[in-house]
Amino acid sequence: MTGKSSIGHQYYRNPTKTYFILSGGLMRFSKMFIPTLREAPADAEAVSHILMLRAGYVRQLASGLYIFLPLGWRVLNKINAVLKEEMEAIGGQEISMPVLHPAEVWEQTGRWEAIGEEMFRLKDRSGRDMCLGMTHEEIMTWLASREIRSYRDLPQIWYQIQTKLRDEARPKSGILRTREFLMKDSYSFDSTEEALEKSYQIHAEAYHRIFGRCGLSFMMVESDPGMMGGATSHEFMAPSPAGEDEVAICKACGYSANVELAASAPVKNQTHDWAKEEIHTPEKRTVQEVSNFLKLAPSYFIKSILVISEKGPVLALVRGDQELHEKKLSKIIGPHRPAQKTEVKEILGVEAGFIGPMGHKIRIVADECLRDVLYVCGANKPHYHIRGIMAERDFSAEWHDIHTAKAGDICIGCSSTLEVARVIEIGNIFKLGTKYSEALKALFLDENGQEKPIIMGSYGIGPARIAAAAVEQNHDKDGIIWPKSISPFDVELLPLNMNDSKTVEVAEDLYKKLRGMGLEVLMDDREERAGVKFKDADLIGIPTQIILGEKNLKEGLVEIKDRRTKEAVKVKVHEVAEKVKSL
RNA sequence: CGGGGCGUAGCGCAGCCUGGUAGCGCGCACGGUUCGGGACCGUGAAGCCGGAGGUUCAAAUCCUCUCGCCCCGACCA
Repeated sequence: MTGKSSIGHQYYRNPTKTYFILSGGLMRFSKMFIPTLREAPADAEAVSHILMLRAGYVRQLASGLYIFLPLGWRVLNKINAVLKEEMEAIGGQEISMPVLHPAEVWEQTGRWEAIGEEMFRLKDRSGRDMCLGMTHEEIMTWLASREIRSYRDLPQIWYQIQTKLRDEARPKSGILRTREFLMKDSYSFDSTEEALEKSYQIHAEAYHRIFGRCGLSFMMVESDPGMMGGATSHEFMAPSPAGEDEVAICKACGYSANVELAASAPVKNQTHDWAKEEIHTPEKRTVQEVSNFLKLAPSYFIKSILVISEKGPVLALVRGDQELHEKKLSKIIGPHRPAQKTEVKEILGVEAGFIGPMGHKIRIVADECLRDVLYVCGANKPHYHIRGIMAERDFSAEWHDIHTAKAGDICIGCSSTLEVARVIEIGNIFKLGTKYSEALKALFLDENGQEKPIIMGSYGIGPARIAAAAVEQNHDKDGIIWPKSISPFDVELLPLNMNDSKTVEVAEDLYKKLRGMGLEVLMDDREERAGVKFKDADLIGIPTQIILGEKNLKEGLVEIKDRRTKEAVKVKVHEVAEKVKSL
């Protein structure tokens, strides 16, 4: 902080050693900028958002843009320190890349075109197209293309902790989804598939250690590689109601996947020996309406949904109790949109609500589960449904998994019941393969003198999301309860009465002593009433509080209180250091 | 981008329907009394009522446009 101290010099010479700057600087509450709020700002909804605002960790500048105040920044630096340690442990080398990128590099991989409004674009003074980096595959690969020449140069793992910019369609939930955010992104460069597999594995293991050390409850799940390209990818998910994703989990066999691609089978229907017959169903259009009318569970119905793809109309069929999964369908028929009511009438000759799969000339894609037993579906004429429809006899289709996995479905691996949980995505790992290296000509010569594209992986972690997830998973009605590893301070000292000379004397003494032990101590030396100090301490959430009260001090005692359990033990003043060390 | 909601003092809100001197709680400043779970009394500072235009003798209030923020959805490399 003060440039003249040796700590300051260390910081400027070696920015990665954040530890030194963290342990220096101000630790007195009266001097620190910790603007706590008694009431939550009205536009905060997520628990982590409310608490981080109230406890003085962050402030919002504009939609999706946040300022990290001293406490918030300390937390991020704690998280970053863990990230760096674990990345270095697997051979990652930290570098720093520009946020401002020339368009050409992105044009070469096709993403300049492929990515839409989510990329911030601008021109420099000479009219050259530029963009703000939303990720760094292109630039990392560009670097590799110029510098890597031989298999002897591989493998490499390069990483950075850098600002990313994305013009999000909808920033939300405080620091969970922002337009500018810090990201640890690493990239592996290998000469063989086996080597990539190893890079991928050590990243997965490092990620487990990172999230574990940060005190999170989390899981690794299969994910959809999406437009990153490549075949394999996993996401690291922290369960929380504030999350935006859902994962399907099988507790029996361990299967877990984002619902975007999770496979599941519905609970089987009972067999009925229905004869095929038309049933009058006046004004009953939706599955729910017909189900109520016929007193038959929705799972015995076929839901027919007409969509318009680039190659014409497609009829998608799912079971009545299922939801069509747009992404799964997209993989089969490409981009598509729902048909309008008039289109349904034109193409199928019947109004929506009474559609059945029989007798149409258009492409039909059906969920696999519809192959069993008999079903009820629309009769292709107004106000009638048909009972006793059988797949392949009465209609044919392309069979695929196109439904959304839901809680209660059957695990296709082990037949147990699946659960679905809401989660925050805190990290992801992708096997990119050669998509970027081919596009940017990042080639190397192998042992045989053959020119080959470098095989890549990319791996991301959002430090702010770790912080938010930690708050979501660790709080109570009074405030945050930080995991020790990422708390802005190790201990908070609470000298309750700053007008009592004994209290101040002991507090100053303990403050020096604990700091001397290498602990980061926040001392609430404000001339505030005890109640205010207690409330703020609980809000801010430092895991250990040391309470110095006048009465206890007369007997030579102070209290050491656990923020999580609220349990306090009285300890002799001279035993405090020992006791705190053992926590 | 579609749907919904909200912009009034630093924060939380009332006032708007039915136009007529801008209010309450907390916070903040000063003085006093208090002092182990967000104290009490007194005094005080603080507002382009998001912005622009219009209607009117008169607009926080009515009308039009616009900007911003939040929530749901779509999107999410």
